[in-house]
Amino acid sequence: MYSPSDFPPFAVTVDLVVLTVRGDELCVLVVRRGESPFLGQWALPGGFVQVSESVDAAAVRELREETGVSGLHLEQLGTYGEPSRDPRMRVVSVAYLALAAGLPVPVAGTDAASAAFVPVAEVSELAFDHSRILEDGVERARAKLEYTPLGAEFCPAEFTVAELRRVYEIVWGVSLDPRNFHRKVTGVEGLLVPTGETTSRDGGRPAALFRRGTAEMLYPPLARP
Amino acid sequence: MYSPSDFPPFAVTVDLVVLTVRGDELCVLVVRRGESPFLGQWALPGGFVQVSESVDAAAVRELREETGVSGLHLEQLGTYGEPSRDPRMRVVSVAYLALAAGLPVPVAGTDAASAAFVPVAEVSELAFDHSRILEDGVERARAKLEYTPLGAEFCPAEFTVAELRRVYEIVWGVSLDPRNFHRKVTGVEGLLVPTGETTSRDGGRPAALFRRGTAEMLYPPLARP
DNA sequence: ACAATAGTGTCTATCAGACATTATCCG
DNA sequence: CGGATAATGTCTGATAGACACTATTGT
Repeated sequence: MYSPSDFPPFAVTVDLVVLTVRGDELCVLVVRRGESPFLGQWALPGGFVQVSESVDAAAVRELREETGVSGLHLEQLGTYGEPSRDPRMRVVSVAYLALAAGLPVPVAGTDAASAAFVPVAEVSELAFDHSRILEDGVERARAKLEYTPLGAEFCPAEFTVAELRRVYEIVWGVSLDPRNFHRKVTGVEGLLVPTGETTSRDGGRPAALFRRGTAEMLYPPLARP
Repeated sequence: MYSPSDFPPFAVTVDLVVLTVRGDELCVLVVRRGESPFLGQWALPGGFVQVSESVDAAAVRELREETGVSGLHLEQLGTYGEPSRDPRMRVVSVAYLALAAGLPVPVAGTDAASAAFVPVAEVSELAFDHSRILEDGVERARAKLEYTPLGAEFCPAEFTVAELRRVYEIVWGVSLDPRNFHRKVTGVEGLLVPTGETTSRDGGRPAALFRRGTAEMLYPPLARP
């Protein structure tokens, strides 16, 4: 144990599933690969973990490098370690899920020829096993909306109940009753903090603005129909 | 990218949180370390991933080597990658959760001086960051009992409703109403398959025996009180 | 005034928890 | 028979979904 010859050499990378709601669609950040393998193909952003940093820290760093944003919600999604997932060498990748609102148009980084937010529904084949990772990320996001306040991560700092409802409808792909949604979401302790302000940016009667509360979990959860 | 000098050398290991219900307690499989570091201290079973096998396959292999059992439920728990987690070198560990019923008394493997099932409540400090991994594993198991049929994994192939209820009570650390539990659990589609047999091993009126059904998810979930 | 959206209220079927009763074994 | 546990039934307060109504803006 622990002598260099005793363990096989691995590379460890992080891959990011950065989701956002743009227009009426759930979108994911993808980059066009500037190097082999899969040159020119779309892939999830990511990169190698450095020796001195933790895997979690590598995810934070890569997210900042790819989006220029920090402070987003970031959680581990899973680890993908099939020997054949990278044709060149043995790479184990730890995938992370990030939820974002109103990100600036992504800038191409050093490793990627270009970057873009693409609707999840229109994403075709990604490089490596990234299609699988994306599937897992989307399913995780859908599940987490039920029992965590993560839906608010897709909203600007101040948002209306209707905007939050749109997020749920888009991510879940269903339509929700505005009245029942309003009742449930305002009934959960610690989810929404009223700012006292209103906005009429959506037309009609002005809607109250809220900020995210401090709740980490939703009791009761918002059931997916 | 992809030349050996470009990426730092990592070792990748798997660690196993093997839970079982013995007597009236939730127990975890731990091994006493036969090598440095943490020589002589309790740790979770695990080992290095081989070059030719997937990370998931390594977990299955280690589980078989440590318990002599295969076919158990096994799921990825998370990946632990702090640079300081192993004092000797950079090790990234992928943790797995396994749930078992009626395992034979564990046999010491090649890497471990001894192995034992220890009540989770009595586990003190484990080697590396294994205490943290164990915490995460127990919490995952508790959460999964709510919406998956995993409770049955702690039971023998044929079991009574009362035995399943004991599992929930022990893992959750609460007491449940036998009547309501019976009503709920028999009402979930695909959870229990009656064998037609009965047993009186618990005394009193004989109880119907059930086998696990094919359901992957519980609708509705069994709420933790 | 009218269109559009926000917010509140009501009704009802269903469900979860509390608890009583009957059933079937063993000694 | 009495003790013990299984299985089913009843009651009640809470909840989720369906839907009606009122409120407040812009044009």
